Amino acid sequence: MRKTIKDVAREANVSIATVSRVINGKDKVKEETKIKIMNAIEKLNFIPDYNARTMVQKKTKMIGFMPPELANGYWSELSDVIQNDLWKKGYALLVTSHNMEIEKTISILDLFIERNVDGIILGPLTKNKNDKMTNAIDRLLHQNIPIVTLQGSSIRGVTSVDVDNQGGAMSVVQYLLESGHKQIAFIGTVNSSREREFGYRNALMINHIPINEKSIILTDYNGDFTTFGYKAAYELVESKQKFSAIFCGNDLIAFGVIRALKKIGLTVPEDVSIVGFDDISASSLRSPMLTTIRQPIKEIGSTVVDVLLEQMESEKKTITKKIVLPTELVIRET
Amino acid sequence: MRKTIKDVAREANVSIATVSRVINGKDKVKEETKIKIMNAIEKLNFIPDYNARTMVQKKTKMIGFMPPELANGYWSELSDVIQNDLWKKGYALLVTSHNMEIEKTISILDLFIERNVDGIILGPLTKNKNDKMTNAIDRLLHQNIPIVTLQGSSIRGVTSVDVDNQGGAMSVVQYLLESGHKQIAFIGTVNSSREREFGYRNALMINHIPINEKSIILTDYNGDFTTFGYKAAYELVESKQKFSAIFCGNDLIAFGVIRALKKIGLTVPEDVSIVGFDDISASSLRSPMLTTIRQPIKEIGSTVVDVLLEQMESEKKTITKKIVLPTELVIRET
DNA sequence: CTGAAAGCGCTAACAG
DNA sequence: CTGTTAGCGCTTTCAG
Repeated sequence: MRKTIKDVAREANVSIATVSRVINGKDKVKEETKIKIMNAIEKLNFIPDYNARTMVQKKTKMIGFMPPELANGYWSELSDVIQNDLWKKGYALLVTSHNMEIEKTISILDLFIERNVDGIILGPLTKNKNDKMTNAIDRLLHQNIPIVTLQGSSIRGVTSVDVDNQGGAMSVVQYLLESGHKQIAFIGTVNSSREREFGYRNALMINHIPINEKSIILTDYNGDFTTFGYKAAYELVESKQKFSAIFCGNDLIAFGVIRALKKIGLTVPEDVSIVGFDDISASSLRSPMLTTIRQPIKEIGSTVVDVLLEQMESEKKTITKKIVLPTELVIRET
Repeated sequence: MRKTIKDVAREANVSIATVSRVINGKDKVKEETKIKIMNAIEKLNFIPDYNARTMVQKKTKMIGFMPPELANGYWSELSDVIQNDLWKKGYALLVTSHNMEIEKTISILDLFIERNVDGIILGPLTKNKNDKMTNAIDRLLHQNIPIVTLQGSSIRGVTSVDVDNQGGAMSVVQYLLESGHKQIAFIGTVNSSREREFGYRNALMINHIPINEKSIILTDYNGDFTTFGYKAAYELVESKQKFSAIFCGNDLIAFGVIRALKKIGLTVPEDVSIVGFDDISASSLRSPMLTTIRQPIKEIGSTVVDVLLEQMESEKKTITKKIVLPTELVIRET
């Protein structure tokens, strides 16, 4: 069915080696035979088999990418950036999200090895690593494929790229304090936004403001953040805690909080100020436009790609780096 | 570096054929030798090279997916569904978005051939196909790889899956009419939402309502829909057209329209009703929650996958189908 | 049940 | 400049 280099060689009356030469444009080939071959290629609609080439060259020009999910502003935007940057460098992307399923995560990791990817970009892993997972990671490390992790899915000895969650959180609190807020609540998650919680605590501490543990609501759930935010806001209000501002661990939580507040009869930002984290596109698309911490997604993506390629080039001594990108407070309506 | 079947064979004192047998679990192997081999595999952290297998088996178990972009609710959600469904069936996904660039589109199409994917899922292509593009498509068709297209990126002879854009649009207009609206404007795009415009026109026609061409604003632009919506709403108001409802070609446009209206001093839905199309997640995340037409993304994804696999199985006679999925009017606040 | 050997499509020396 | 040939890692007859 598929045409091979052999078919082309026969058609053009040359050897397969010569065909290979013109395909790759490396060695010199007489102009005349070159044209003959090009014509044959055209005629047969021939396109070389990359996998076959791979067998001898040991480079698949494929990168494996495992985000936790795709159907979410942050990860899809990041995927787009990564995919584009990688494409420009001549790499194709094998994308599979693990959806927080441990079995799937393991299979994906093995998939990347099976498929011989040249490099791997890993999103955060599920927290509860069991033995099988540890083994899978070991297996991966053994192959010694360059890896870069995102968002603190820290695997020992692997380079990571992340934003300054703690610093960003501190700047939020600092800003709220300077805006005159005395009681600032925090609604976040134990998993991804833990460092944001730390930043919240640190900022209060630095400003000598006592931390009211009752105005901190956390979840270890990882699914529907908006619903969590909604419930948490209710909880906060019903527990009679005083607060004039709520710092939310991410934008989706903030949306839920805003909706709950509205239902309760509190207006944003008149009665309560809300600040999120991430600046996903929905935050500025609708009103009130959310005040939030912007993650420099483009930069994160490019950095990941750069670091990975760099690591792939240097081949051996991969120094384990931890790269932290700055965030930016985007003050909008809430 | 990488361990091969040979290493395992040596370690276990058997031939590579036998190793291959236990890897694939097809032929019978004596329990004893099987265990020997399994141990060797474990010890060496061996994982078979899928590409090598591919060479002989002619099946890569890889599917190529080319959405126009990833950083957008609709496509990222769809990607997630497709990726998951395919994963369950044992396929990996090669994802590359073309970002409406014609050169990139061509390269991606060729990439899919080079990489020997078993099947292809295509999102809408750019409208302005030049000769090179036509050639690329021809080349693709020649390889006779099963293909399914999404959202009317119709290539002659290729099965497509789409939602009932026209029907959905008609139901919107019908609903607005029944709600008492007399003047309904339309703001949409020439590309993807053309059929929605047709639906809009048809519905008015059926109800014997004259169409005011001045209250139809279209763009052939494909980038920032929200900004387009914003500008279009201004244009509409400034042109002094009368309208009490605006049907927008997609949700992003609707967001822009709502923002503009707010700026102008018109309230939604009191002064003007707004209806979108797509029901991307941002539509229900923020208030006012948009009234819109829901695209059954999960179903679209599953259908595409099913149809593609079915086509891959039946191998030869691929009957060209056009599958149209129903939409659903979701009445919310606007 | 197991081994030897051919070959998948292509690249990369090595000779001419 | 061009042809011959030896693999790449694996599966699959074909013999034992």
